[in-house]
Amino acid sequence: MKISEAARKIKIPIKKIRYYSDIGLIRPSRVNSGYRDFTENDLIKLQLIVKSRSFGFSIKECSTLIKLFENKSRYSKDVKKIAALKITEIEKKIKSLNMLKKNLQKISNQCKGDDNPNC
Amino acid sequence: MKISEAARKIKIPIKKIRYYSDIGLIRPSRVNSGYRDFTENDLIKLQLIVKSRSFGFSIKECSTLIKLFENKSRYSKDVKKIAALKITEIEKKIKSLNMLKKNLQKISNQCKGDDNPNC
DNA sequence: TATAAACCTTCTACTAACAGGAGAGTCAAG
DNA sequence: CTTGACTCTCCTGTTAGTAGAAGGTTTATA
Repeated sequence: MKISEAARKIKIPIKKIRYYSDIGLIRPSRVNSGYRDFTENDLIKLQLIVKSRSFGFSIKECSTLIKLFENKSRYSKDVKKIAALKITEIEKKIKSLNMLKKNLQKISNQCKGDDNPNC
Repeated sequence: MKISEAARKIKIPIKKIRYYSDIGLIRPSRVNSGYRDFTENDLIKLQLIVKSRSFGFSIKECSTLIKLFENKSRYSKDVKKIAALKITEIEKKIKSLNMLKKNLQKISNQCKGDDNPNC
């Protein structure tokens, strides 16, 4: 399929796909005209990249993950280790966000919400 | 205090502090020599920036948050409005982070954590 | 079959949020 | 007064893209 169909299916901008293609993260084949030709496998890889990026993995880490995916030599314990690390990171973020929220609510409650400047 | 002390206290690189200073997010005063001179209040602001950034807020959003914490907004109702907006934003972030966490845990649970490649 | 719309290509240039290093000025100790 | 650590600004580099231009390709339709 062409790039626009791939983009529509994965729900990311075409430019992003071209970028991933440019840096060699994915390597879709080309038809005679030079147009990229995406297979289902390419879509799976794209999906993997998009998800990994949303988890906070860098492009480099995505590249590793893809290689693991391709090589089939991905070891269960490696994946688990990386996931565990990311989970603690996320937990920290959630905690801090909750604190910030509390602080904001405190400030907001101190505001009367009127036209006075003493807030 | 000088920049290196500030950096040590907040635990961020000096370069990052200079950058925030360059773009006017913080405005430490200067001594005669041109060296930046950080007050405790500057440190508090820095801390706020660092935390907000780690939550995924952009520099622009950090700027808004700082203004909020500085109570520089004129009217009580404006502050309340901005605070409410930020709170919903934060809630969204917490939600999506919780989802990420769940996904990661699901992936992790599917992994046996051994030397097998079927993860 | 012509042609226009819609699609695709590469290329350059721009962005955010920094990091690294050069070259020069400043401060504190010996 | 010199040495070394610290600071300054300025400039380039990086990451992960986004935007737009100039031009080639495909497809729908008149």
